[in-house]
Amino acid sequence: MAKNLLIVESPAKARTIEKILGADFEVKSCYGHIRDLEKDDMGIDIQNNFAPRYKVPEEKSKVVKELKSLAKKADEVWLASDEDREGESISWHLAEVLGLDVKTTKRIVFHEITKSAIERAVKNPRIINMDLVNAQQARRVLDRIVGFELSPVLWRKIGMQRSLSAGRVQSVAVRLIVEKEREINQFKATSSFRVEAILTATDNSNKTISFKAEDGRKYEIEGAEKFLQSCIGADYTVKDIQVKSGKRTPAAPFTTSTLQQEASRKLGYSVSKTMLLAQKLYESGKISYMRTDSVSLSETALEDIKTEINKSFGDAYLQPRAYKNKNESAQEAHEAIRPTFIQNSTDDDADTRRLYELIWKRTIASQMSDAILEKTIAKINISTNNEELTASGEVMKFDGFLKVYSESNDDDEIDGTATIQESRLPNLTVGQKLGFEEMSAIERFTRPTARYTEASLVKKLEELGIGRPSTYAPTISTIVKRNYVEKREKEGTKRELRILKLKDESIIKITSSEITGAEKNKLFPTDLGLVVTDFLSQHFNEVMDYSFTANIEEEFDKIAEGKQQWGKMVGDFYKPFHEDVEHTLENADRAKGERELGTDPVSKKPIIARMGRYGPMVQIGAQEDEEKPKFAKLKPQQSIETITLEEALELFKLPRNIGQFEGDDVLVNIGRFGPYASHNKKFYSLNKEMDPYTIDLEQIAPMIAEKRTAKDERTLKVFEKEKIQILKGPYGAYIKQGLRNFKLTKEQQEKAADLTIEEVKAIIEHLKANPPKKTRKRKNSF
DNA sequence: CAGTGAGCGAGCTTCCGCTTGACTT
Repeated sequence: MAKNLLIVESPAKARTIEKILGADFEVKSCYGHIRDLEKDDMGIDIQNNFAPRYKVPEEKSKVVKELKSLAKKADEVWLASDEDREGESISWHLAEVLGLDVKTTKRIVFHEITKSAIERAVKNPRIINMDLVNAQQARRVLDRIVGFELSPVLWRKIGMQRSLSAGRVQSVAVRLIVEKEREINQFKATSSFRVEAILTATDNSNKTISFKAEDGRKYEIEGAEKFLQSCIGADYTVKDIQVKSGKRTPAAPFTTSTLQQEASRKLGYSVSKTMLLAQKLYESGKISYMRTDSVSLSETALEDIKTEINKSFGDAYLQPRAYKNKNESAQEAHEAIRPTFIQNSTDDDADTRRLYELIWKRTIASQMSDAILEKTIAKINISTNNEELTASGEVMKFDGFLKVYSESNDDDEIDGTATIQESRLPNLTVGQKLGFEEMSAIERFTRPTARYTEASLVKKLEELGIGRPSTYAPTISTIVKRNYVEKREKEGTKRELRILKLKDESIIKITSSEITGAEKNKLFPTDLGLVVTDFLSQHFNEVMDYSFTANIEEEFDKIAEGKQQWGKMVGDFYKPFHEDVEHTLENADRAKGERELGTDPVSKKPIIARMGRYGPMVQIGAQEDEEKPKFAKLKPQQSIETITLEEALELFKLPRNIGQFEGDDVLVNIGRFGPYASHNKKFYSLNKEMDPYTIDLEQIAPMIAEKRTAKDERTLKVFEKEKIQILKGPYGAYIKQGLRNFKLTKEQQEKAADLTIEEVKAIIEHLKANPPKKTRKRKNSF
């Protein structure tokens, strides 16, 4: 039996550390936090200086029980949770629950899982830092108060759906997406003309090479035409050549946030997919810990990388660098994300391997030399006016780190390549006369700011200091699950653009077109997200402020330094906040996001768009009118904010009677589950490509006939009076009563079609009395 | 499966941060 029990947070870490420490230590993991606030009454005694009431949650009881019995047997218990606010708190909870003396229990910390770091840690134990623990308690209690007081306000004042929620992190994340959308909606594109010429030069081997030159100015169409005119018949001569050298520097090793961004840009992975694959790599020992905000690498890792670079690329490519975190909110309890052994490659599935290779390349590149570039800028004289053109080329002199890796921009398309765009100019000399092919003035439009992707939202949140590496992916899941935000695509629209072209001494005008505003995998706010955000911003200004988290983090820091009482800090926040909550509950109207669109040309009544009980809708006339108002649901991609009067009128064209099939009317409408046709008291969902507003009988009749037979085949037996059916589904025959389904046993399935109503009723009664085990609700994981 | 658009007020929902397994349809 080992004399010492050492507890860490992660089981993968526990395995590694146990090997390092040997037989004197048994190393166990507590799997993160072991206690949390009770749910009843917020788990906080507000009158008593916000005293928290903690309990061990059900799912943690097993691990706590095991740790308790091991702790009892051990001579000494060592607490080795992460060195940050949450980690310190985990150690304190462990001490409390395991009955250890907080004042004497050995607390050790290390930032990297290496032999030297861990042995050093064991030689230098300290005790639990209660100031840091109190900072965590303040954080936890404040988050609980904000979440559990705001959410019920939404239930009362918005309603709509159950499980509306608000919180310090999620509500601000939604607000970012809402404001981005509004900025884009309000954006008006302007256009200007840019001139570019295609010129030619003859190189050493007497080959003619064409290249591009620009004048760098923006013109209105008249100005552009005038300029092109002034160039008719001109000679072009090289006036000046400048050669500048430049360099590129590699990016820092990955943190959680930068890994998510690069995997999104280069590999097209969602944030949750990246984390799932990274977890796999971590658990199999291939990479260091994947939830980190640190960019630093351990000494042993640096040595490893150095050797690898020397071996694979040579000494000229090596440039050891130490990276510093720019992010103030970083707590740096871990290393950057890096391969555990740089020599290793992986044999995982393709997706996992690509992520590993990305991490490998980024890590290696971070310790490699700068890339040296040479930029050539040629000024070109135009003989017929006083203007000049500029041609530039960029050539790589030494590739350095670019040999393995180059970081992508948010504007880059997904490709996964790691090169820079070289653009070569032919060899030019001052005074050289150049050939002329053509000159164009092309209309270019300004573009609105880009919508957030999952990864660029994470980047923004990190910049604002909101959320932590372990919560970025779950936060996105939450705001999508709450139906505040959706990840989707948007079709672009076609737009015309004008081109003036000077060729063969004359100017021609061409009209071309481009697709603009097309989006893929971007985050859009839903109408619910808009209404909730407006409501919260209006009534809870402070919490919704982008700097709220940063402000309270300063207070938490004061608590951690022992300069502030945590109960007082929470109290200072709570008093005005709770007054706002009370005031809002008492005075605020139900938020509907109402917007007037105009007047109905037929009834002359106003048309409004608003949030209804069942989602966004348009309405003709008011509730108080004698005649009942008319209602119609918005289409999935329409929004209260942007729907036009025309589009709204279009929505009232349903339901449509499109004629008779086999003697019965066919009605087309949009229902709870999308567009459908009804015929002879039966309902048929329309196929995706069928538009309920334009589809005619000829297109729909064959579908009805086909789906009708499919439905018949699926139905084994119908008890009309009892409203019970026996149906055949993908998992075999089952009973359907109203909205509820009842599973049959194998023997029952075999004679499903012959079951009598008595037998069926007995089965239902039996299943109601003995419901099958329900699958556990999945938590907010990936 | 395919209605509804308001108000009764039963009984329900909810936060952020740490961590990984164990579910069957």
